[in-house]
Amino acid sequence: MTPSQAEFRAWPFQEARTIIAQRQPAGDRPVLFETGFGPSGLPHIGTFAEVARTEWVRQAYGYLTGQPTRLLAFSDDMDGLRKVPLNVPQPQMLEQHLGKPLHVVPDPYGESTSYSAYMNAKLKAFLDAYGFDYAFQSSCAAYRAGHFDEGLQILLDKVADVRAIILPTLNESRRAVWSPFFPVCPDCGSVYATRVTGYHPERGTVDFVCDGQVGQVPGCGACGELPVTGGHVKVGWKVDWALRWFAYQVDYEMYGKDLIDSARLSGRIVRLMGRRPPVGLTYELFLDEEGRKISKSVGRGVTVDAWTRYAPLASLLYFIYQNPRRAKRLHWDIVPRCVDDYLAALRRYPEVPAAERPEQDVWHLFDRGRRVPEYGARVDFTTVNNLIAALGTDSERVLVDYLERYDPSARRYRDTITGLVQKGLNYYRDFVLPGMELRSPSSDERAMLRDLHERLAVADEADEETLQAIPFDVARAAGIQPRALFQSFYEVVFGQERGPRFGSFVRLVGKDKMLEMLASRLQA
RNA sequence: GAGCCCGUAGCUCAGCUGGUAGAGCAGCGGACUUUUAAUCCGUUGGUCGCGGGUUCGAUUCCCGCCGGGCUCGCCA
Repeated sequence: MTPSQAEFRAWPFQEARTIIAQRQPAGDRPVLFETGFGPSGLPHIGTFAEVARTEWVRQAYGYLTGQPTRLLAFSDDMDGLRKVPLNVPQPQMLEQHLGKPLHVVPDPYGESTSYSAYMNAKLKAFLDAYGFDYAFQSSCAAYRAGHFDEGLQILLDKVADVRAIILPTLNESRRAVWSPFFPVCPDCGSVYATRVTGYHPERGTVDFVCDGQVGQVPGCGACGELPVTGGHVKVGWKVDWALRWFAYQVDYEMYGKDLIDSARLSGRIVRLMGRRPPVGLTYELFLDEEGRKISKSVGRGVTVDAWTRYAPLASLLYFIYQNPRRAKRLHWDIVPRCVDDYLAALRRYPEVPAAERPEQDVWHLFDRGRRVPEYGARVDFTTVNNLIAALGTDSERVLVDYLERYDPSARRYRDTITGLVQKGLNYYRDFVLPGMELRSPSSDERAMLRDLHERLAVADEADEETLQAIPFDVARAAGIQPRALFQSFYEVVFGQERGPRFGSFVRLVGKDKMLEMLASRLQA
């Protein structure tokens, strides 16, 4: 490590240095970065953020040490469906599957083989869209493949100690019956209607009875003895976390501040099992407009789908990168500004001396600086959105042309510019256009617009000055202030108070198009 | 009760390892245009929550307090 690398202050480097200090990885196996996902509901920005941020730490770690690393995205699809989320279809159908592991609950969207498969696919689609290099691991598959067998036997051997750690944190009423093990009922498939009635460490099994109830779904009454290994039994939340840390020897995992207590307990359990917990970063949660935690099951806040529909994906990553330890409210207002900040960062990047680039946000976002897009145009997202509103046009081509006249250097970054225009248009079409009311012209206005139409029809469309003079001639002829004419014109034709310069707009869209627009409004 | 975060210009927020504060929007003034602009220039405005400490010097570090918010304490 060079001295300059030791001084990098960007947070992924700070995390990486903590790993070096606390875990002292020898490099004899890939250093493992884990991120956990609960497929009990639709992934939200926090879910994506966790993977993205973990990936950035991993990249920084690899940069500092040159050691092999691995990112494991773990999905707990053995978790049971405890309640039906408010924001997914077919609640009645799901109601019947309460208590079963998510990987056997049907997909309410009818697109995937199971509930969790659908949720997992959403997560993977996002990660793949950005080219994240990760290994996906389903919990169910891990249990069945025996990844956890060694740890499960240890937990069974030390079940009294595990209970001693967890019981004080539980409600008095649950302490007597609580077990770290959740048998999957071989008859009805429920994980939450069962309870353990006896432990047999010497045989590696537990006794169980399926006599509980989840929602309106009762247990089937089955009972018997099951091996704790091989996926017949899962372990409960905090124990499960510890089990993963143990089995995979996780070196690094971040989590939201809501899981601080859980992480502490899981840390005690993994130590009990004989290994050290990973280095962890607790990040602040993303909040909705009202400052409340964003929820998987209720669906508040700006969704990832919405962000990427109305703004570039990279701008979302840019937002996610910022200050993980700081709570951020997520509402639409911040998005355009975030895009502009992102563009500004791209613009600055080439000026930054090579040695200092790892301190730049975009260095982390784009493959350790290897794929940072070039962007040198003045055009920013605010400009684009203002222009869309001003021109009131739905045409991508017209907008791009206009922007390239406004800033000729924009031609060199046409892909980026086009992207901005497309996202801005999505927003315009979805939110501005439907609510826009074109006012019908009054009789006076009708006369002026007709006059405008007539004069324009005979004008030379190649001369912008001539075109620009027309509305003033109309105003003069009608004996009113040009300002009043323009206001009427914009309100009636564009549905807004202000608009583009008349002459240049006609030059751009063409005289015929303008005549057509006027004619159609004259009929209103 | 415990933990985390925040408290900087009217609003939304930046301020990285300490050297008397910045942006965007809003406001005000001006330019340009045949008094329409997505334009450009200029400009007003802050005891950096309060009180201590460290320091030659703190918005920036430490302690305490006040105020606001969230999370956990039901379950995984």
